[in-house]
Amino acid sequence: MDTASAPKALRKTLHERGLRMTPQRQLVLDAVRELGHATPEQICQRVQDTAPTVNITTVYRTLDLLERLGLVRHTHLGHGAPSYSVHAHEHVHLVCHRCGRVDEVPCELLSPLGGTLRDEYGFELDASHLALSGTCRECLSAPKESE
Amino acid sequence: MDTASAPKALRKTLHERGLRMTPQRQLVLDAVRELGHATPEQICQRVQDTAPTVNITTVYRTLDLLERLGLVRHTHLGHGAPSYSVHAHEHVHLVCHRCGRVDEVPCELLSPLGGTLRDEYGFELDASHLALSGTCRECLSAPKESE
DNA sequence: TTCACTGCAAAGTCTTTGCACATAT
DNA sequence: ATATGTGCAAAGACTTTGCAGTGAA
Repeated sequence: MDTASAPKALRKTLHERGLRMTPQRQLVLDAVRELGHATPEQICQRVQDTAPTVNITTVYRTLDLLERLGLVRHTHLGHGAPSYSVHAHEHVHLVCHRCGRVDEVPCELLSPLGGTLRDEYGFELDASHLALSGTCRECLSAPKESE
Repeated sequence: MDTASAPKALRKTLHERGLRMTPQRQLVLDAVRELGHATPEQICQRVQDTAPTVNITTVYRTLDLLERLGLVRHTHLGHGAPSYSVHAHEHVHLVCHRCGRVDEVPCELLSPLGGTLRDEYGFELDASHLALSGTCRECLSAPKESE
């Protein structure tokens, strides 16, 4: 149903730019799709479930490539590694800085803000790159556990 | 005019918790205030203008401490190092992913969004921790320079 | 005097680079 | 056949940790 998920789609996109289709590239893209949003390390582990010899270097390089091709995107959710997700699935991340949980909400929530920023500051907001930090429902209702 | 900027304020805050006042701590806090938002490395260089022997390790430790004391905050603006700023100065960062420029806008812009997130998702948005990514006015009007 | 704090060096993450071999076309 | 892509190892950027000596109270 989704052309982008057909195996041949990636091959085509690559060939249009004189690039080569490899198992590693398909596996990395599949892993990103399956994991929703994940760090390079998590993606690498997922890929290694199928192909244990794939190196994390290749994962980094492939993620860069897929991002340049517009197939995936990354966001910096917090301290550590960035999180990659498929580009087609537009969403905004809600990151709880208490428990680390990540939720997703539709981008449309940002439309009013995007309009204001464009009109008043000339800034074109890219909602799909966005992480909003705060406290999630569970942590708000839970007693503050420590420091 | 601002009690927090009086030298004695930091000493008091520290003493209340059994911590000690040191020149390094005052210098780091001053540097964060002066620089607005800056990476640990930039803060370290600023401190070293005055006290060249201060080590970057101390800067990292002091920034952690000041953050725990609620005096500074950090945000992840992009790939590299985080950016620290004084907590009192609440603002939202607009990060241009084309040229890397960082602007600040008042947090109140996020009030409507914050209300929606709270009402519909139970998520308490922390606006002061926030970086919005997009394209700035200059880059929008400039011709796309390369790839 | 005492214990928090600092500087230095070393180790720890996360990511990139260089290079020879493998492989898609 | 050929040049892109990969794996491995080493280096790079950013940050943390261990420890002995320094200095605030």
